[in-house]
Parts: sequence; structure tokens; C-alpha cells
Amino acid sequence: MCAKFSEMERLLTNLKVNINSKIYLKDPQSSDLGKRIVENSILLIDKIGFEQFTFRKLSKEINSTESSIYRYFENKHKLLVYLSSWYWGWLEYRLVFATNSIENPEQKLRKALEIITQPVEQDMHFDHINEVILHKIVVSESSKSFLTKEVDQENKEGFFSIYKRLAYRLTEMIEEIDSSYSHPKSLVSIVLEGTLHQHFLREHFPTITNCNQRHSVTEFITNLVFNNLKEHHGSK
Amino acid sequence: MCAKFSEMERLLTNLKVNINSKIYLKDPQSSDLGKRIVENSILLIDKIGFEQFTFRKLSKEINSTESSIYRYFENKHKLLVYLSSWYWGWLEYRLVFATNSIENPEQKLRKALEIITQPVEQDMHFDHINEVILHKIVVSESSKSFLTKEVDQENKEGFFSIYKRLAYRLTEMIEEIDSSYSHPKSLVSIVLEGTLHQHFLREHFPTITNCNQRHSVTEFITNLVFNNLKEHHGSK
DNA sequence: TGATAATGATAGTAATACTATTATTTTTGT
DNA sequence: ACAAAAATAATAGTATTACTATCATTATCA
Repeated sequence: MCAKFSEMERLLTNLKVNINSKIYLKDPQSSDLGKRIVENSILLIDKIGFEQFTFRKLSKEINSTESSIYRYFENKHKLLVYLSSWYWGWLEYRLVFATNSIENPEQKLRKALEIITQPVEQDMHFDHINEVILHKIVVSESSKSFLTKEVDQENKEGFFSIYKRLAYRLTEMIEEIDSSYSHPKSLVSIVLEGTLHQHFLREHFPTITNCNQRHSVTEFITNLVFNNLKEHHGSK
Repeated sequence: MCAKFSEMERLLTNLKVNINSKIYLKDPQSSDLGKRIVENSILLIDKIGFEQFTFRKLSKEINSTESSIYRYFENKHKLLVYLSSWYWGWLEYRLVFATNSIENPEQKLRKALEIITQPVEQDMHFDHINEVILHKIVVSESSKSFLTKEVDQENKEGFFSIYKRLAYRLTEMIEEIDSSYSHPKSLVSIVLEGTLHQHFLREHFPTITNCNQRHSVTEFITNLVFNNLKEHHGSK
């Protein structure tokens, strides 16, 4: 058991979210500077917003230079795609880890929805990434990573494959519970995007959401999903 | 009846979507140049995307100057807020017009969801606005109008009040059908945002949506909503 | 017709979004 | 331990962006 624990530890401390290498010029996970770029870009984007964020400002934060940052990312758009991908990759890993051993399809989906919708907590296995703040960025900025004129080209190049893979996984879970439901893919995509949106509304437009201190996003989304599926047996 | 018709005509041809005057410096609906700015900004944003769009480029399109455009809008962000508001105001007007006389709550909501989710058609009453292209912009760009660091300040100033009013209207319709449903506001906001998102996915990420030639967004959203509400009596 | 408002023409500025070159430091293979 | 290679820093430069300011010209309408 002790051996197993240390094996587990090794597995976990060596974790690395695998991101399409076309998104970056040089893998930021491969060097100290790269990690500082990622770490501090999260903090700075959260602080001043993506529009005001520049490589020049970031370079000052990390006592480096613009040109050094440009060796890792072509531009700030690619950096945002990278951060979003990292988030979804991390979420996918946690989702698979948490649902893998659950046999019951309904419980499995419930757990998956929990992982997706619950407030994010710091994950100690990635010390250069503050997942709590990254989640804030994903809520407020990540839509901008695909709402561009280049989306089709970048989609072809696989920039969004992690997100899509996560969507496929969830779609399968839904189909396993109710294969007769007509719009599993759309339900999944509205859940993924809608979850972020509800978190945003809760913070900035509380009058048009019921999600607040008393009602969690998890509760709303879980309810929404299961109200669309047959053969579910009440609340867990 | 002939008199009534011409009164109706007058009413309709004088239509003007009312937009919070804090969004603009000078009302673009008040002059020829203003209308050309709005008309051509829609076309140009659709053509090159909001990031690449500049007042300089727009000024060349309309054979005017940057400084003239700046007399109407402080910056391109405000112009986007304006265009989004116009869209939601126009939708609200059509929604009220179409649902006003419907007594049956379920039919009323069905009609409202139709208006919101159906592909947009050209409206002849506003000749300086191409509603079909405006809808494309709303799908791809309008999220950027509130995903900013200034959102709370701008919300206080009423920049998003038309959108929120539309959300309240829909929330009331839902509550009228099922007052026991626990998340009417969140359901409405996920429907409004989700509708745009499904249109986007249909165009750019067809593998994670069921909305396509065969399944309309209307069908998916209507289904989603009514599956969450009690006391509905099958399909219309 | 004369004043006023609207638009156009032109110029200027700080910041952005890069690219290029060269110098310095760090890493690494033997 | 040392040379070669790789990574980073320093510096400079460019076209474009996102404005602001000023003044000239052209409609409007009282």
C-alpha cells in the first residue's frame, strides 16, 4: 500500500497537461521562463483583462523582455488558446479520474457535472498554475479564443481538440443514460458554455440568474440535464 | 380598415429602437452619416471581424473620416454595445408584437422561443440595418461587449438594460407556466446565450452540436425549455 | 443672409504588436 | 573543465492603432 501510494504520487507529480504543439512556438512547460510566462500571464490577464494585457506589460512583471516571450507564443491570442486548453485538459483529467470507477451511468454523469460546475479549488500538482484564477479567466475571457475570424483554420489545426474531446466524453455519458434523447451533443455544449456563463452572471448580472449563495450552478445544471433525460430515478 | 392599415404603416415606418443615450456621443439614428456608420460598421465587422475592425477602415468604407466617426462613438467597444443593444431591442419589439395577443401561456412562450431562436430575416422597416448580417455579428461578437473589465460600471450606466428587460419578460412567461420551477432566470439566460452559441457551433463546430439542416436550434431550445417545465401538454 | 451645426482635412501622440540584430548568460556534452 | 550550443536579454526599429486637437469647408434653417 505504501508502494502503491508512492507510485501514485510519482504519477501525480509528473502530471503534465498535453497541449497541441501548434499553439506555441516553444513548450512553456519545458523551461523556467516558460512557466513564469504562463503563471504570470494568468495573474496579469485576471488583473487588467485580456484587452489591456500585452507582452510588454507581462515582460515587466517577470523581469524579462518582449522578445523572450515572443519565442514562446506568437501573440497573446495563442497564449489565451493555450491557457484555455490547459484548463479544459486539466478538467478532463480530473473528470476521468473521478468518474472512471463509477459503474452506475447516472451517478457517473452526476459526478462529471459536479466536476464541471463546482467552484474550482487549487490543485497542488501544478505549482506554476493558479487554477482558481485560471478559472476566472476561462469564465471571462475564454470565449474570445474561438470567437475570431481564424476559428475554422485553427479548429482544423486542432487548437480546440481537448475541448471537443471533453464534449464527446460527456455526450457518451448522456447517451448511455438515455439513448433516445434527441440532442445530446447540443445539451453538452450548452452545459459547458452555460456553466461558464452562469458563473459570469452570478458575479456581474445577478438579476438574470438564480445562481447565488443559496443556489449553486451545480444544482441548476444538474437539474437542467436530468430533466431532459428519461429513466433517471430522482435525486441521488 | 384602410385607415387602420395606414395608421399601422405609419407606426411601423416610424419605428426606432430606443437605445440608452450613454452608449453614444451623438445619436446615429439622427443623421445620414450616423446611419451610414451603423450600416457599414455591421458589414465591415462581419467581413473582417471585430478585432481587425477600426474606425479608420470604416471611415474609408463610407468616404468619411475617423474624426467624424469619433463624434458618434467614443470607441469601437461602444459601437459594439450599440449594435448589440439594437439587436436585442429589435428582437424584443418583434417578440412583444408577436406574443402580445396570445392568451395561452404555453403557446405564448413557444412563440417567444421561436422568435428568439429562428434564423433572422430582413426587416424592411429599418433600411439602414441589415438584420441578417447583424445577427451574424451578434452570434460571433456580442459576447465581447460584456466580457470586459468595465462591465460592472457599464451595467450600472444601463448599457445592458434592453437585454435584461428581455430576460425579465421571458422569465415571467416561464413563471406563468410553472411557478414551481426553481431556476427560471437561469433557464432564460442559458437559453438566450445558448441560442447564439448553438448558431455558432452549427457554423464552426458541427461535431459538438445536433443543430444542423435537419434539427433546428428552435427545436432543441423549445424542447430543452419544456422538458424543464411542468403542466405542459405535449407538442403544439 | 448670417449664424450655427455638421462634417472633412490634416496633423500629431503614445501605445501596440510586432521583427531584427547583437550581446550575454546558461546549459550541456565530452 | 571547457568549448559549443542554446536560451535569454538588450536594444532598436516599423507600421498600425487608438485616439486628440485644430482649423477649414459645407450644409441647415431661422
